[in-house]
Amino acid sequence: MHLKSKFPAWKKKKRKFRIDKDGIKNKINPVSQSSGATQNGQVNGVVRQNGGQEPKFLNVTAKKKKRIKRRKNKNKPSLLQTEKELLTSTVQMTNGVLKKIQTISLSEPSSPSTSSKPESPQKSPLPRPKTPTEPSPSTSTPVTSVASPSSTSQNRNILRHEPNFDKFDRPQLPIDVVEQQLMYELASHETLIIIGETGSGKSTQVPQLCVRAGLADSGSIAVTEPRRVAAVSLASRVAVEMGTDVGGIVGFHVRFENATTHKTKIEYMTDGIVLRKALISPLLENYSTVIIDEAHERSLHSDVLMCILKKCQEQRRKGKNPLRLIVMSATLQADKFQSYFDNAKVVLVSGRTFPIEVFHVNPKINKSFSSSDYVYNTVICVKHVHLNEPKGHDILVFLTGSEEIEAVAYQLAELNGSLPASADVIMPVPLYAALRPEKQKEAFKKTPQGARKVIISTNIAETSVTIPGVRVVIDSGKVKIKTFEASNRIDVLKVHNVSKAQAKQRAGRAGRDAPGKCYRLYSREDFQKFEIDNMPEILRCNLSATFLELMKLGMKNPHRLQLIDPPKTENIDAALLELTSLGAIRPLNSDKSKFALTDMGDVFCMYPVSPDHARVLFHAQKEGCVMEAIKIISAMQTDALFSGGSDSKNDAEVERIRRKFETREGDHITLLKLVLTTNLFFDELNKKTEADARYGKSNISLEREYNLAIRKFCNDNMINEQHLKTASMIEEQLKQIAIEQEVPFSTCGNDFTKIRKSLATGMFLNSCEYDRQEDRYRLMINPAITLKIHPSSCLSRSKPAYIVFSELMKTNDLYALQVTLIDVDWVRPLISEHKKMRTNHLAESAQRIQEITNSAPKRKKAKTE
DNA sequence: GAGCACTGC
Repeated sequence: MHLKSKFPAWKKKKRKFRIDKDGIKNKINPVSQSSGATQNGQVNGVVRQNGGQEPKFLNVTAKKKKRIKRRKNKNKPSLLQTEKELLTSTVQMTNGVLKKIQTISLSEPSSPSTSSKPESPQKSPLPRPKTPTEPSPSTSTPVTSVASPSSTSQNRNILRHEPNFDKFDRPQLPIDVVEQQLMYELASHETLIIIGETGSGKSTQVPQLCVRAGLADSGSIAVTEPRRVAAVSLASRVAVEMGTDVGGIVGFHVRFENATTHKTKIEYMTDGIVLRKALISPLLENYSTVIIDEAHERSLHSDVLMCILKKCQEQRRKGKNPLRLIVMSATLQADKFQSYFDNAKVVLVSGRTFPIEVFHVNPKINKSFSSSDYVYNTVICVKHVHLNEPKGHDILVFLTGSEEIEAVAYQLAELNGSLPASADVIMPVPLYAALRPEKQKEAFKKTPQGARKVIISTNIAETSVTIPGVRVVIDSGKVKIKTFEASNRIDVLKVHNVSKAQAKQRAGRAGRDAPGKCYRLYSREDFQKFEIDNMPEILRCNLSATFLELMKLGMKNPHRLQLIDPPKTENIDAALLELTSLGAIRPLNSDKSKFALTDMGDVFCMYPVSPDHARVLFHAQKEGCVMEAIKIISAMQTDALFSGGSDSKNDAEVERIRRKFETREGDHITLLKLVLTTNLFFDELNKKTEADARYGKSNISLEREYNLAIRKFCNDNMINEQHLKTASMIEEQLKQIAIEQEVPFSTCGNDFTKIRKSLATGMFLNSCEYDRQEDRYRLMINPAITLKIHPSSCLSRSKPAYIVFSELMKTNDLYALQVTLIDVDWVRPLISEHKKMRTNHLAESAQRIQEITNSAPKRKKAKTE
């Protein structure tokens, strides 16, 4: 079997959000549509009115135009009418309170590259690590040199993740103040909770303190991060501080990239990786200390990890190698963590951000603002800020989704026509995950002279990326959140109010470089009504995959799991029913409230996919279409492979390209066709590149041509390059696991029935029957639920009698995403079996709820399995 | 006729 990656390591692209200091272009962002306005606003110096102008729709597709127009009409009165009102009512608007964030008595916090501060006086009894005096080899030259395809990726990774500053000269950090106390506490407590705001230096310094406290002598220090970028960048930062290379004493391990060696003492990892490691070695004996960073984010993985580690600590206490646990969090909900970890010691570290002035907009007082339309309010507020704040202060706006963002971007670009001649040009820059990477990069480019950048973003800019130069934040107070309706197995995507912590986080984005301002498009009274913290992910997601992993770790009764926020009983039961129906677990005969993993469930655990997807892979083995199933399942793990390059194409073209891969059988087979076409393309390209290399073409031009060819292919076929790459790497990962599981690589050729049968068997809970009268589909396991095929599906028009889908999403309607045509006979027996199981299950859950209610006062005593 | 954000051996 040929298993070479379609994306060899030497062809890996640079990380998405690396800010390239040399890549400054003074060209105005084409998306902003403001180049015309620049001329009119600056060169002519004439203030244009909207009235006589035809609205400009550059780079906006016809559909978007319609939507934007609709939105525009809704947003009356017009901007021009309200402008004066807004300006005269500024005092009313700024009825917020100046919020002083503690400033540490330090010189201006500077980025390491510009810092000239001498090293802080040594207070620690232990020596500080040496300061490297040599600039790192990669700093002056970004990675442009090309290794041969056969060279290992390890070296390149190290180079790639070297930070771009000349030499290490760490500025003083707030955490230095409590260094001695921390050293003492580390030595005397098994579990430690460190509360520190952004900029305290805890993520980089605490692991080093652990090493200096001798904790690394009995095993490595694991640091878990919720995001891959964080793990990678923290590792390279700490490596520099310790005067070593990434992969030496300091390393990182994220999915697809492991930069650790036997020498590694500090390992930055994503929390998911640590969970996976725990599945293989439940006591995590390689680690003396586990540090959970960003615990306040309450990601599913970190919550589960805390639960596992607590158990692990108990077990290892008995042996000679106790496990030390450090939980690091930003919010002041310390007591919650403290009581969870049996009254663990809490150390507070002050943060270091610049002061941020917070203003609340009150539509009741200020009539310029709409009481409900936050999109309209955003435009009004940007205009106000633009006319009143000093030039050069960029604005970051938080909205909920791409449609709103594009609408505001359009309106802001149009606003340029009505600005006074003296004003700078507003340069709107949309930013959301579904945007193509090239477009995303616009947000990080330097703002041109005579313009003000307004980045209009989803919550991607809240934690995942940091944009330099932002001095003003405008917070709509809204966020789109996906919750899981366990009773019906539906994902619900809805706009919610942000939490107080989230509002604070958003405001903080204005104070990264200098003192900032935050305008909140909601009143103080509304703010007081917001939740304190974000809802933990574990309370709003499908628990089946998590439970399967925990069962692998030996958990038998999920109802007795000691999680920091236990999920609702019905959510737990729904996950147990799902796993039972999929054949992954079975109730124990001795005690029906306990479950055990089946052999099939044990296999499911090995694959990093959801249990139903794992079941598809499992059945593909019986059907003889393992290769195809792996390709489809891998493609299904990324969102929207078809999402690239649509901006420059018109609707007809988009439609034509989509049709090219469409099949009668549905979206999964469409995905397969796409992947197969891609494979062919890469085979050809690799052959050509190898041939070119033999004829002595330089590596640099080889790489350039290679990347150009990929880009063209993706653009021509409307494929998202990044997602394609991810899918390809997941494919390799799944193949590797299949090899380890000794699964024979069967293929079904053009017999797509086999693959459809596997999909139906794996995801039978998602099968539907068409109801001609209602013109909707009925979910076969629960016919009361009716739904539509999402318009993005190639079956949305043909409406076959029976289908199976990947995901059910409730937005404005209930939509089935990724749909395949099936034969009802494939799923009918499975469904009747499931119904029987559900009846029994319901009876049992009712009984269990009764038991819990009866024993409510004693419940605290209940121990974990 | 429509699209929050992350993430996993």
